[in-house]
Amino acid sequence: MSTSVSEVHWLTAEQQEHWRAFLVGTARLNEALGRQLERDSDLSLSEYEVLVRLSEAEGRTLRMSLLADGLAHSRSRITHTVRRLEAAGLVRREACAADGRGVNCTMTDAGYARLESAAPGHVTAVRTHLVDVLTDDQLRALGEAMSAVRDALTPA
Amino acid sequence: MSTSVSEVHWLTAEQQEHWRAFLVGTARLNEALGRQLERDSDLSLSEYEVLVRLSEAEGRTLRMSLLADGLAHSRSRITHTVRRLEAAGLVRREACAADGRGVNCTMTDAGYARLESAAPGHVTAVRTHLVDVLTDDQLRALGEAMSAVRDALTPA
DNA sequence: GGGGGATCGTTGAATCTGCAACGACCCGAT
DNA sequence: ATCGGGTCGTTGCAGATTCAACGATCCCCC
Repeated sequence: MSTSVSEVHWLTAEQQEHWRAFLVGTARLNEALGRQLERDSDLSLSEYEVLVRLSEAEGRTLRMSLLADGLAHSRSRITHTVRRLEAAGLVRREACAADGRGVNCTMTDAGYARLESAAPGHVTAVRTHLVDVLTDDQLRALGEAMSAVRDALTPA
Repeated sequence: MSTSVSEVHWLTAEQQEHWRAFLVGTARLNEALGRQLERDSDLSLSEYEVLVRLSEAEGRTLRMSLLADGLAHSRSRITHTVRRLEAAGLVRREACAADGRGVNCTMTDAGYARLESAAPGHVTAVRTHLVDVLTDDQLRALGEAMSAVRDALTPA
């Protein structure tokens, strides 16, 4: 693309190259990780992420809004994901005592067991396709760069 | 997660931190870019990406399979995306002369005009949320890391 | 104590994507 | 020639995500 209106700062060739590597790399990575989880554990990536967050929380319980914010997923997406997890018996929902609007999501024992059986394969895939492909410095640089991106996009 | 079966190489705390920054950062970034495109240009990110690749191709034409491979999208996803673009008059499909199985996808003038009007806003968003948030070194490191990930996941 | 704006989570419809199966076609081996 | 495996792109459907709207609740402020 060229421009006749010259106010726009186009990307340099290298910047564009990096940006496209990012797009294609993330697409392939998500595809590979999602496929592995689905195949070996019959879980989607979002379901897995929800289970992980719950497993680390006090009492294996988290408010819906905290799940949504922590994972950067929309509230309705969390509602749908949790509904599926609940239908599978991996999670339970109950009203929040402190806040009448709130809903607490608790991981069941079955949910914990399911996560335990899924985690090794998933972590191995993350290693194979990401961690082991990069040097320690590269992974740290990647993490720091994406932290900056994340923080710059923290909802007002 | 802890482990009783000790064969699994779990991630260190820092590795996990980097990995989660990556997950959340990409989620927020894709969400912000997609929302901007949808709002200002009524295009999805995939539609935009297809138009960009076509705009750079010889005769503004590309085989469906090249679009799919270049963007790391599934073939059926490309079929669906191109069908929508064609319905909007931004793209035209015709049989490939050299290969009876193939389909050539050509960007129309309307498609090029649409891309021209969408590109400034999109590039500005990429700058705002990614490029301007990072130092040149960070962006290069990000690009190189994701290139390695991409190459490691090149389909056999 | 009672608005009024904001937050929380859900819902149903619309949209997007993946999956499995398919027909058409290519090409090398026979 | 043709057979067979492989590639190409599409299709219908199921699954996942977004979107807009909603009721319920909270909390600040008058």
